Amino acid sequence: MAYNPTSIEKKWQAYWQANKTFRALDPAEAGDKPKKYILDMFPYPSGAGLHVGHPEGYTATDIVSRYYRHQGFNVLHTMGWDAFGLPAEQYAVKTNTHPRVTTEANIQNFRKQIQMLGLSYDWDREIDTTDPKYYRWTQWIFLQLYNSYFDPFDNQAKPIGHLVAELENENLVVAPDGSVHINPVHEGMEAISGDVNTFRKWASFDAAEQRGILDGQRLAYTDEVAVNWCSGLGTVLANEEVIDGKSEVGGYPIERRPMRQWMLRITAYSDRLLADLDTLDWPDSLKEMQRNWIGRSVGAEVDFEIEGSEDEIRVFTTRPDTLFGATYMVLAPEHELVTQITTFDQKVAVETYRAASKNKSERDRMQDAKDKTGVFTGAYAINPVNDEKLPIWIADYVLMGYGTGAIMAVPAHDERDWAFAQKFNLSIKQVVQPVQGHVSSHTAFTETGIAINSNFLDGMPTEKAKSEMIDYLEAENAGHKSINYKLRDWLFSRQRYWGEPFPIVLDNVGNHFAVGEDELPVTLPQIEDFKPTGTPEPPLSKATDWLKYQTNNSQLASRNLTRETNTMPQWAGSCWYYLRYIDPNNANAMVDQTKEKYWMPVDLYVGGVEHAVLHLLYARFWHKVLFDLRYVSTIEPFQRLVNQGLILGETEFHFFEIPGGKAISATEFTNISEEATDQGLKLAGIHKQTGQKHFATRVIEQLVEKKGDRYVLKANAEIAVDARSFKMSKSRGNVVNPDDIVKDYGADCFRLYEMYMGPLEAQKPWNTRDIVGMWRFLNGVWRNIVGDEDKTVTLSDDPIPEAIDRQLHRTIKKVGEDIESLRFNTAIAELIKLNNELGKLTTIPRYLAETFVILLSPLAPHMAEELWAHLGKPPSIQHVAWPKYDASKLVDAQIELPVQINGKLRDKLIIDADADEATIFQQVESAEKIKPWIEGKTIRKRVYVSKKMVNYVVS
RNA sequence: CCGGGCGUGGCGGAAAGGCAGACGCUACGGACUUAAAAUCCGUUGACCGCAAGGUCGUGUGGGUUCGAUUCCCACCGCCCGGACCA
Repeated sequence: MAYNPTSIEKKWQAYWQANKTFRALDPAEAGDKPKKYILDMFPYPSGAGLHVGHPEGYTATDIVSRYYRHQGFNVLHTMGWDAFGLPAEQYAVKTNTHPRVTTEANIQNFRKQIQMLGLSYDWDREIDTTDPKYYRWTQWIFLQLYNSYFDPFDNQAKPIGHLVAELENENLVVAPDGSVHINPVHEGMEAISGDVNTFRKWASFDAAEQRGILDGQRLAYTDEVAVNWCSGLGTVLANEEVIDGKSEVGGYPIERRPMRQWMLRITAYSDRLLADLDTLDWPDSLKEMQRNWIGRSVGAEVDFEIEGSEDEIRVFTTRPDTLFGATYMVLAPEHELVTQITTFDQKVAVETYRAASKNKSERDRMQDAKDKTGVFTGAYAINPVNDEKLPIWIADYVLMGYGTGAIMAVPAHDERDWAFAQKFNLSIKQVVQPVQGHVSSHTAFTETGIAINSNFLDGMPTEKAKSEMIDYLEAENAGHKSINYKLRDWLFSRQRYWGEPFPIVLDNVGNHFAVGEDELPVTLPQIEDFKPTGTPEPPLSKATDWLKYQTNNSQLASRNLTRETNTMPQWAGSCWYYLRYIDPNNANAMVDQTKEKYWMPVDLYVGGVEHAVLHLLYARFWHKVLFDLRYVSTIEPFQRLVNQGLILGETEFHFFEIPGGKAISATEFTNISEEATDQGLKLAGIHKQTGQKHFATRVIEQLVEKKGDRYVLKANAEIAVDARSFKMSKSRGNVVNPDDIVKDYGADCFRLYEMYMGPLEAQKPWNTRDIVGMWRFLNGVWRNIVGDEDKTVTLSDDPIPEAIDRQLHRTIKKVGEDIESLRFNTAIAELIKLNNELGKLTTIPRYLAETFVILLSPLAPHMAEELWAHLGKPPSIQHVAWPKYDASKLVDAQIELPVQINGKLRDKLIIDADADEATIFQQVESAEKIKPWIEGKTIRKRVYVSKKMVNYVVS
């Protein structure tokens, strides 16, 4: 009987489904079973269906999940659909189908494809972010954000009612701009700078003002902000969704414009998001990306008086120690003070420059980064440390969005300031000296060193000078220590149809109110015309009936209220889905607290690196808010995280003409000629080493010429070949469809191949040719345990022969360790080796076969089930205990010991594994092959590394 | 320009300071077959040699060590991310 994956896989997939083999037990049923929560990044179900990249991560977690089930763990392993968002809606617009319809169809298709792979999900826990039963709780979490503020005393979120209490108790006071501060006179609190007398007490505000102040403190708030408006998509986008001044989706241009938007106060969590990274078992590169994104920098804010004006310019600097070296000031063109301070003479120039930079796209600004532009305002600022007059310029190299939108320029110690000063002939004053050597006269010295020309700082190293300067500024009331972040608050509203509606209603003067939790979900209305309006007015404004808010809520009923028409961004649903898997059908809570405590945190989270700063930062933020509000029990959601590497398309051979061709590699091809193929005319080359023929997929036109109706390689054209792999893409035509592979070789073979390609984290090219290796392996396993027409296998109850028994135990150890550390390629290699040994036996001891099948089970589960049944075992193998290895059997009684002379291998001796050093040296020195190397020489040193090797140093 | 990672046969890759190239693919030789495909067995880093054996070899140059693909320094190349962030 030959191995037939198609029928086997169908049979066992049906069995698993019917018997709910992979059902995760709720804590009440689980008893004292330990848990593992193994999570995949759930897919966005696109119309294109699964590509080979999806199953890579899914297979990895599937193997781990199955392994832990064998180890006796209660495993939570689930799948769901992140189905709201821009691409679904764009596709719907393009095909003129309602997104509900296309999304349903895509989910069906994804589910079918994923189930075909036989992954061990608990399908009873499947979730869909567009299901009202799910997004009801997304809205509920939004309400928690809306009804909370960030308490500066405890550095955590609290219900907004607590804020009112703090204000009433005057622990907090309100600044003129409506911002809330710790009361400087509050006992035990450090005084903050600024004029204490400008702070006002809560009681001095009227009701409308109080409302405004509270709204300004919510974790979800509205603000008039300069947003990334994308007219191509008809929506605003988060900074994270804009790449090089274009939309990440679609690549449409972005324009900055002020709009009223919902924001989430993620910046309040900057420090905690940064600090808690240290507690996580994540790749360093990914942590670093998050650190860079949060972009914490420590420095000072300094206030500069403006000559002849009441106003001051506040700047942020990381180098307060260089304040004596400031020679001019720069404001961002959009800075609010520009109009007021510009002198009459400079007015035209300044306005012209402002208009020009406003029209410049972000992209243009970036491209002009090296070439500094700017205009003098005619005004002067006063350096607070030495009363020097500093000319105030405007320039677009200063960004309104970072720091205070204004800088003090220290050209001697900042490269941008240096370039600007050079161009506009501004003075340069050195105030830091390197500890050793001298400063170059044609570049800025940006390192730390020793302060000079800096009055009271002279002679101090940079770090000391910084803190001295901050002390001085604070004493003089001219500045203070300050920490700045690149991270901005999260722009949370979109002018789209296909997203979660906000559980918010508005009155006619723009006040917003939360709907009651009992009114959730606020369902998305079924409207025919869901297309973007092309204006900032969201499509939901066209749902006239839905728009009118009717309620029994007595507080809101009397007003004339309409629903918020913005929707939430794509990321909302994925911020908390890992919590819903724990308790997917709970109609009374987001998640039951007992279940949450049992399953959290996620033990292993696998997904693509593309979510390094978006999803993973947002989800951590929401989780921390939920933690502060006591809804979840862990400070972080994802304890261990692994990024699977991209699978690239098959290697392409590019042919180049040698003269002028840049991407030339050593020419390994001969007999290059032009040939007709099924796809058309192509260049073909014979590989010198392998003799294989390769076809070029890209050919420079100059290499071929037309002769009659044929193309021929030009006479004497010299050719070089560059072999490279590219990202799979439709346009390149190198996308591999998993369905075809599964149809030809089966799911087991497909998953083995993907896992065998190389390390999970590594980027690696697809190579269809290599699949046959795994096919041969699986057939070999089948032949060695079941047999086929050429080989009859007998099972016996004999003990396992010693040599193969030792190998079996080594394999048990290696496969287990490799799966735990996600090194599936070497785990498979180990099983291949053991199978190759099995092939030499015609009588297989039953225990050997059984153990082998269990080891194979996480990696090739369908075949393992079938073999398990063949061995006369009842189904299913999935929860059968993982074998234990016997440590005493890991090492052979006799081992082969390499012998080196001066670090070079000269012989290998068979020794007793437990022989002592002296015996071994004696053996070495009497070995025939070693004698010639040591005779007549002095042995300077003998090294024996236990059971590993011997090295003699002779001369 | 800054940050992170990587560099090993014809290819994918093994080797957590200790036998470089596990395992798989390819290629070559053989078996089976009328033949091909499939399958099975053997060989397969380069060079010298009939062989025994020897020499070289993990991007380049240096260092630490009895011993370096592995650790350190500099350089070259590739990949990923960020980038006028004061």
